[in-house]
Amino acid sequence: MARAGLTAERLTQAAADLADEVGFENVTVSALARHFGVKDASLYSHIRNAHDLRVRLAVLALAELADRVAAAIGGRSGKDALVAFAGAYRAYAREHPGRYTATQMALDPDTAATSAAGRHAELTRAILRGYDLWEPDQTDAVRLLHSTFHGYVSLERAGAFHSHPRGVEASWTRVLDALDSVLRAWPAL
Amino acid sequence: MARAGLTAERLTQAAADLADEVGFENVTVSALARHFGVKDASLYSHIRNAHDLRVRLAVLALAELADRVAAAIGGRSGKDALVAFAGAYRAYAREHPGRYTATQMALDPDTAATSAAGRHAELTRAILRGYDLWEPDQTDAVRLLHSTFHGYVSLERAGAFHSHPRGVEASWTRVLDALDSVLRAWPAL
DNA sequence: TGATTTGCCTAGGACCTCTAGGTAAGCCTA
DNA sequence: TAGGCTTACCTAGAGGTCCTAGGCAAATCA
Repeated sequence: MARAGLTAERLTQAAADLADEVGFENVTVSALARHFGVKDASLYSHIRNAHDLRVRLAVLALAELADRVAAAIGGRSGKDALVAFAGAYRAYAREHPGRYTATQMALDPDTAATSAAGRHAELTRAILRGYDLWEPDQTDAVRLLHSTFHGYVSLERAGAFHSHPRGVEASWTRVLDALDSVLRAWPAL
Repeated sequence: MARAGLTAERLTQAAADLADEVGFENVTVSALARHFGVKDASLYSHIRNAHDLRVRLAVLALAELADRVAAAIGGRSGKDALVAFAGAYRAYAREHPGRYTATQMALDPDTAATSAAGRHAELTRAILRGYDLWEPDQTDAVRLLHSTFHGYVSLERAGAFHSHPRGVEASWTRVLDALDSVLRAWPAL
């Protein structure tokens, strides 16, 4: 019998692809084992349990998302950076629905600290360099931006915007305009 | 043998309470059957399957949430209405974590249309009566508000704001100030 | 009171999770 | 290259969830 050459990394990668195909909630140890042509029990020497697998997937997705966003921001600042960030964030969610769902997993504080979850706040903060904001306003603004991006993408995916004919794309542009406006006006709030 | 007197409504109610106790993802047909002291097979004369149960739970939660929000808005308008809406929304999510998670379920368009999902957009629109907004700006603003509320609550629950000492409550107040400001400035955007 | 409906039952198959313990492939050293 | 070690994958099996088919008895109605 030839070995399949499994490692935790390969399993996590395959789990991520599987999540995008069949949905995050359908990422099971059995399905993953089938994909590699091995018995499900074989996976338990690489991952602790099903939850562990999903956490690894979440950490992978968070890192990928942070990379994409970082690349999109590049040297931009101000509204350019805002639009680039938001676009990259939303594009990732669209291209990788399963991975994006994974990023919403509640991670225990330890894992969250180690993972790229912290980089997101940092990257969001980078947007604000183009605006005249200082603590604690910066943190409040970061939370507003993060909330709005996540909320919009999340509701869009849930189909919450289908009830109205107004284009989702057009609203998105206007929402970014609004956010830019509020960031510029923030000092005077 | 005395009968348990099950109905789809009682099952849905109990499922909602169960969701708040043990988390939405742990609402299973078996657990619900155990709660009523019956066999799990007995539930299938009242609900079609596990997914159907969760959909009913989602519809229940959406209706409850809409009621709470509607009551909170009352006769208010403008920023008063905004703050009341947001407060009621967030309070519901805190008091009923399982139910709130259920509201995030992807419902098929048919169910969504029948359920209270549509009332939310309506209620959000009611906030805007105090601001000088007309279509299509109204729809864009509704989407911004809904996204931000949902995103904030969702990230707060996921612990995404724990990494920074700035109080979640203080940021929330500022975020509402920012939204009020952007709604007032919208016509000039 | 007998007939019908309906609520809950048993039985059982399919799938997923996870543990314990075994075998053999691949690597290291002598 | 033969021995031994590590480790990748195995079988077996227990326990849980989902769901269907078919049966019996309680409640309801004629």
